[in-house]
Amino acid sequence: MKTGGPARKRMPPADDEDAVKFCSTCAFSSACLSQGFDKSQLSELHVLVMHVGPFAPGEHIFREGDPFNAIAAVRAGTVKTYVVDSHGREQVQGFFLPGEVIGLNAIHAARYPANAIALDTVTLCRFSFPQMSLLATRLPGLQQHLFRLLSHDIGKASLLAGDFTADERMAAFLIALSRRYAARGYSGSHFNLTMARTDIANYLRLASETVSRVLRRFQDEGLLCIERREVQLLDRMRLEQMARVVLRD
Amino acid sequence: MKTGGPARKRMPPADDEDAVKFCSTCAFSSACLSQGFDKSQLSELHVLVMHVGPFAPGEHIFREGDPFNAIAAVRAGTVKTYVVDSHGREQVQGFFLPGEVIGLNAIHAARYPANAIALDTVTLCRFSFPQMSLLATRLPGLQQHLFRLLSHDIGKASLLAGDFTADERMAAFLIALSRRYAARGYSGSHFNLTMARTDIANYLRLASETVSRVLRRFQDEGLLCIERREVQLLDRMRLEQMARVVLRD
DNA sequence: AACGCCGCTTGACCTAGGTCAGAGCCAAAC
DNA sequence: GTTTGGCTCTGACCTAGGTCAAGCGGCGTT
Repeated sequence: MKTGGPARKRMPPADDEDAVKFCSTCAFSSACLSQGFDKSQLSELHVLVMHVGPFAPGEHIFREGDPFNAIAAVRAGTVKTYVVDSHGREQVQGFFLPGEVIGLNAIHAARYPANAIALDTVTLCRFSFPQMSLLATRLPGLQQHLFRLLSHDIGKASLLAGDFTADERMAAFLIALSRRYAARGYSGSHFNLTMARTDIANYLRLASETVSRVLRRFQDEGLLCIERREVQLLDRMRLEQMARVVLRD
Repeated sequence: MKTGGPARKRMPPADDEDAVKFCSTCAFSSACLSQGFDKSQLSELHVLVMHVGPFAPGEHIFREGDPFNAIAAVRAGTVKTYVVDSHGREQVQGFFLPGEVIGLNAIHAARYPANAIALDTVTLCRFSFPQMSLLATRLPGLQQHLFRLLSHDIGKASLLAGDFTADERMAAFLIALSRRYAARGYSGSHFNLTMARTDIANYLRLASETVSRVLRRFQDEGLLCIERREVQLLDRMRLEQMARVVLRD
């Protein structure tokens, strides 16, 4: 465990006008929009949003055990969540890209059950959860959206669960990442890994040496091209094929 | 994959009076009660409940891909949920004891993402989800309860996720089972496994042979006494100790 | 430019647990 | 009772991936 990283810097709180404008690009709201929210409903949502960050790489966003009061949508950057087991080893629980929501698993115990750390420069939209659920009683669409969001994450967790081979896990990881980037309008075939090999290893429950070896072999077999953290998927079909067992689709 | 099992038999639908009385023991309602619901609110909840079953052992409750419209609380018996991977191997996702809620991960896609099967004679309380979430807009306590329930299940899924040894997994499984039985008023130290060894193996991502061997060794070491499916935990302390890494407490 | 650090790679070896095969054993059916 | 059939157990072997140890290289620092 490294100590805290660079000191936390926050942007000056934007005034409400700004918040609404600024946030109109934020994924959570846009998801709500696409759920058929009208403008006035959306602005109700916006008054309880707060922009936080930027967080510098290595800076913690919250820590295990912190009291929970807000969920957050990633606006920019990548967030890693992890816990440290009793042997001092890091178990990575997930990576969150722009548009994805952190903290949903904290509602239950009213405490964050894991640490969240910025992998690069991260900015967030923070939603007060008490206010949000209050608002959800008046906006059934919002309630619905929250239920779906939560339900979705239950299934997502079992991606890691099965007993899959290293190849299957790695392929699934890359394909999932690719799809998530593509869904946000980035290239799905050529992107940068924002996380270290060891992070990937801890996430996939492999040794970092295995991650290296598998990536090497994938490259030798012409499935992809990887240099440092820059990946290019060359044979998407075969990767999808390998990932199918894990992703179930 | 076996074919359907014995034909599905249902109890004649109970009239509303009955339902309220009958269901007052059901875990979901009692959880709501303990959330500070008053009698009249509870009865609102009860009108949208439907008792189903009994399901005979081996009978399916729902199947992967079935359209989702209701969550269900187990009243009696044990339910196993599982999927079948492309190699035809069964991946057990969970076991649900009386008082536990099935189907929460189906909200997202509006379809059940797994099969659910009765391991012994099972009865359920079925809650129409659309009606329930509608009601939740008027009863903030219910909404809160649902959020918590969903949030809880997100974390639960990662019990399997870590890279743990067979011993740790097995110990964690037994301790978790013990706690869940104890929480329902049954003995936490002496209970019956309602599932086969192969089910446990598929759940813990081990081979059934490994499950056998580990249980054998646990018995030899005086940790427990197991005969057929009857377990008695003898050295709870050491089991808890082994399980700690997995259960994180 | 030289240094040092950290993340990454590669090779050699080892072990936890999977796989295969066969045998016991309880329970329901005949 | 005998049979049948599904679980369960046990032993012998094997392999995927972890561990250990040692180089390598890019990058920021001085």
